[in-house]
Amino acid sequence: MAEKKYCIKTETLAGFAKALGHPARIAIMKFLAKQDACYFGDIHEELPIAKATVSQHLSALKDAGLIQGEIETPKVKYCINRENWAYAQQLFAEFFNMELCEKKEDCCK
Amino acid sequence: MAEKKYCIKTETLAGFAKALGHPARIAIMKFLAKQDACYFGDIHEELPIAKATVSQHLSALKDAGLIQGEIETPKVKYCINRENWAYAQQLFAEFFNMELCEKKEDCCK
DNA sequence: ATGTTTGTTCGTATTTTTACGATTAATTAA
DNA sequence: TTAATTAATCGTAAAAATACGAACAAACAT
Repeated sequence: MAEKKYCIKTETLAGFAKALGHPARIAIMKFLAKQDACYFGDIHEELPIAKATVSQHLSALKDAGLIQGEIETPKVKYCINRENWAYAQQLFAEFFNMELCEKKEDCCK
Repeated sequence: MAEKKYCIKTETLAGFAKALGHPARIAIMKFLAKQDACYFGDIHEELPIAKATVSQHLSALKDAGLIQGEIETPKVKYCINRENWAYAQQLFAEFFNMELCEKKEDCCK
């Protein structure tokens, strides 16, 4: 399934954007960015949502490649996947730095 | 409704990310960025989806503040909302440029 | 063996998203 | 007035996202 109707870069960027398209997931990324140790419990404490829901959001971020987890019994440690983070950073930078059409004001109001 | 559980910047960034979280909407933004004239019909031609669906995606981008439309009878002209575009650009830049925890390698594998 | 801690998965409900064809509205052309 | 063009909206269906409590699994401690 998932016949690609759009170019791969577009699909990839949209995938990253989608993964970041929920405040809980943005909050998780911000939290992970500033932590050395980043256990599930700490993340859960930061967020106003149930454990199961935190787990789901972590899965979404993991599926998107933005984070990775490691079991450190009895805890689970999460952190940013720096390689994919850098790639996402680059895709967003390219996207937002593409030059807009010559006219320097909005072409419509 | 919509009691805010997260800080406003986080909510705003997530909102922009969500709006960009579909390949059709990324494609629309890319298309608008390089066009002077950007009519609904042209956008529709670019995309492999039905008119009604294009309209929905345009509404989503408009609701997020990323684009704006103007009627130019009998057509409708769309373009990027440069002010909000710049703001989104800034929020994403801040987000991706936040420094990660000291360790230069991933803290887990 | 039992219990404790930690976090995932299951089951489920609700809401939102995505998509389409058909209808409608607004304007211009004949 | 009627027809044509353009695009939004309506109605609907199917899929995905969001959220929660309960049950479960894995490892360690008692």
